Amino acid sequence: MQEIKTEIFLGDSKEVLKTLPDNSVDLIVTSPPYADRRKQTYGGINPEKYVEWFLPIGKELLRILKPDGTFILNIKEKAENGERHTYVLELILALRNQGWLWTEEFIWHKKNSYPGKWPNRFRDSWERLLQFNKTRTFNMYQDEVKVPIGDWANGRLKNLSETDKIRDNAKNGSGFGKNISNWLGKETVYPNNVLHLSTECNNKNHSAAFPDALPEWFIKLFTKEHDVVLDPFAGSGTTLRVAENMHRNSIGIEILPEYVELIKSRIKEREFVLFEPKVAYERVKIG
Amino acid sequence: MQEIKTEIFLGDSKEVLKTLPDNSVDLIVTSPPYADRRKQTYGGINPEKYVEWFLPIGKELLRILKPDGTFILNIKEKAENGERHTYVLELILALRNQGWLWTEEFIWHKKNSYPGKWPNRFRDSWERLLQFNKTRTFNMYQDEVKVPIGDWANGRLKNLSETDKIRDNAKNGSGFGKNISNWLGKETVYPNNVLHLSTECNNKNHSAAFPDALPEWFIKLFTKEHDVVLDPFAGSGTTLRVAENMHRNSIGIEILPEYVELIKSRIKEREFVLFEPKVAYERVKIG
DNA sequence: GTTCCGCATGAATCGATAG
DNA sequence: ACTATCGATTCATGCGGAA
Repeated sequence: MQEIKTEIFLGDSKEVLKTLPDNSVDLIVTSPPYADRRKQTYGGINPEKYVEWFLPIGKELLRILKPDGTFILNIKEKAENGERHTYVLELILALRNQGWLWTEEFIWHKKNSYPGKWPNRFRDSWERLLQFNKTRTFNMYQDEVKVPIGDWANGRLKNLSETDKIRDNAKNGSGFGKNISNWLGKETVYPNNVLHLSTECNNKNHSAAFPDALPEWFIKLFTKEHDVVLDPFAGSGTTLRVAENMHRNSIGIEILPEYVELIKSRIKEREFVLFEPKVAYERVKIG
Repeated sequence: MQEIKTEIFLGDSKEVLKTLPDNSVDLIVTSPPYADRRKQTYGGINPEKYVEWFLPIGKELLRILKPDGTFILNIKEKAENGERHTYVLELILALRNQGWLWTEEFIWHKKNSYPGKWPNRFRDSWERLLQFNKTRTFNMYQDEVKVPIGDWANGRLKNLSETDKIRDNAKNGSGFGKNISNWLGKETVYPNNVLHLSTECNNKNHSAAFPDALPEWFIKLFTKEHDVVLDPFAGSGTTLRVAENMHRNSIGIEILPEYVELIKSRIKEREFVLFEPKVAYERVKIG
């Protein structure tokens, strides 16, 4: 089995990215620090300056990504003074202007969202998962993320309706039943663009940027084994760890030394484990 | 009991709205024609011209809405040639520029989204429910939309039709008179900003833009009895019918004569029913 | 009255084909 | 080349008739 490499760089993404070669990454999955004018430390980017702050990074990512690669950006605008900020909308427009294609917007529905109560709004239970691409012909391995078919299929799908079978022949609609074999014994279907996942706190010290299942889903969907996954805001290293488990090479960049040390120690631990008997990689179904 | 009035105007919203008085409406809930959709009926609006087309209407809506009222806009951008269009993002920015506050974005998760398969994307299963306000001190009756705690409670709207059997048949529509005994003794919680519900598939003539539960939820949340609800793109009249059932006054505008006739005939039918013994209006909590 | 089951039909999107 | 139209693909639901 070929070796899998996990790299972690300490430093500012804007600078470190410049050292990476053109067209070398298959997938970028990241959750950058959200804008918040109050925090002046990590994560404290002024909302008004957010687009300006991100664009140099976007430019480097565009250079580094392979033409058939994908960039997934997890982000959600804060509410401030009773309004939703518009910097995410502006960021989308600006990235398009930079040459990115805004291919899709997935919704991450957080089942257990942050608690709280306000007179003018309910709890925010979703985040944007923006998909950007360099070209229109990117890799997408849809079969890798198929999900079990809904209960409605039990018994009902066994005998397809006659009208569905002739829907195409009679030209009275859209050709359901053109390829009946697709439906016989069907147990899985393709998912849609809404992801239901719970947030998880797998680290007592650091709140995870996102649950394992999130990068896992996109890594399955947009890469194959031995491809290269990049997270320019690695944080506690969720994306890198998941990528490694899935036999993808990965590169992380993180500005905080303590996170980098955490990730490095885990990589070492991992290399030690490599001498032990291999555990077969097991594909996990995500709801 | 005070009389409830339901009005429907035939004509172009941009013009008809001018005849309505300032600060007279408590809630606007509408689903305007999407760009390039419903070409057969509405002719379709060019995506490039969408913002330009909508802004004059937005201006009138801003004038007509009460200072403590709310405007809910149901919309979703289309995908074309491998990319999501940006006109909805631009519309949000333009409406803010016009004086609207972009207070919140709810997600409508459509469980039964349109089928189809493409090499570059999955099925689109969500739409935007954009909330705009005139001021930061709008009315919001959060207790009215509390849901019982449980597996389907988390921000999830129970499909009204599930309880059709228990529904009071004398009332045509939105699930009032529904048996809520199974809610007794259950603890209730506030919902969040993700709404789960299916589109209603009609086997019959007229399809509704959105299911009854959608306007119902917002009417409960943002109005009280005898308030005024406006739908400037009334279509088959879902919003008006639901508003009427909930004892709210309502105003609709629709450009297609056949829809206006349909709505008018239903209003007449309704007035006839008024002579029959009144059934007490029963507030129903919808999950 | 229930429950079961057949069936029509969607705010879709892309690629091929035709003008 | 560029635009309009058409064909192919696909899933979940409520309705209504049957058991």
